[in-house]
Amino acid sequence: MKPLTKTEEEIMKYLWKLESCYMKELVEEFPDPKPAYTTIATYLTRMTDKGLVGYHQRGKVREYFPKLKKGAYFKGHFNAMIKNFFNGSASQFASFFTTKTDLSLNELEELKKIIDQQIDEKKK
Amino acid sequence: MKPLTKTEEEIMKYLWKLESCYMKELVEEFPDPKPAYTTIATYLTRMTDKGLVGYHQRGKVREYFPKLKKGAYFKGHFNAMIKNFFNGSASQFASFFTTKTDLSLNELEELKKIIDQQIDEKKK
DNA sequence: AATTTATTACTACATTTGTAGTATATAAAC
DNA sequence: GTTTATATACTACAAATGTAGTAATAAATT
Repeated sequence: MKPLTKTEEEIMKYLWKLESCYMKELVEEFPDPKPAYTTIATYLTRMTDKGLVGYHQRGKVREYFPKLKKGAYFKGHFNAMIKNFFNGSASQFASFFTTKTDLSLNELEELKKIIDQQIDEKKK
Repeated sequence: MKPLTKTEEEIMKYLWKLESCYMKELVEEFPDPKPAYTTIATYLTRMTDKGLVGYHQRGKVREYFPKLKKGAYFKGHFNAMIKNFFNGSASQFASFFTTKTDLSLNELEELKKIIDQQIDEKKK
């Protein structure tokens, strides 16, 4: 799965957030200076063609929704990065991540909890 | 910092690995079917212009090296993603990461170790 | 009914990316 | 000294991306 471009990613971000929306709501998500209405329209068409976005026809108008799932996108995205830059080792990535991103003590504790849960899951 | 394109990222990957190299070595890193020599040359020129790559002139020839540091790239990259998709919460990302990337039990244990170290670091 | 707002289709164009050929110049190897 | 391998500069061109205008239409508002 090809990585999304900057604007595609931004649109997906809003679609994931809104879950489903009309064009106007989508445009409104953009911070000022907002792109032209037709710019978004162009993207929606292109992204629909690419299968990233779907819509339900509501009379004459469409309600758009993300077809690409957030989870799937990140899974693919990260796996690719891990493969490319951390020799396919997720833990090597994780190590990098924890040392480079300045997690707070709280966040670290929280993360540890999550990992413990995961470990329990695996052991079951 | 703009995200790298696919090929740019691939070139950076090899430069990070080799640390510094002549064009030939770089081309050799590419898996078959390798791109044309001149394709790489074009990229190196463009990436030099963008400040991603530097070189030492060795007589008539150049020894290229990455100017963008791997750590800096990922830090920026992840922070942007975390900001965009996980409401700026690194731990929310981490949670997503651990649940979505199918870490093995060993990897989880390893990761836990890393986090414990990090926690110790912080507490000091 | 006339006007404004929201939507979509279609077209357009500059910039960037992906890919590589040609031409030229050395350095190395024969 | 001539061929060959390596490197660089310059040029080229298709595809993708970023951005938006125009036209047509329908729905909502005045």
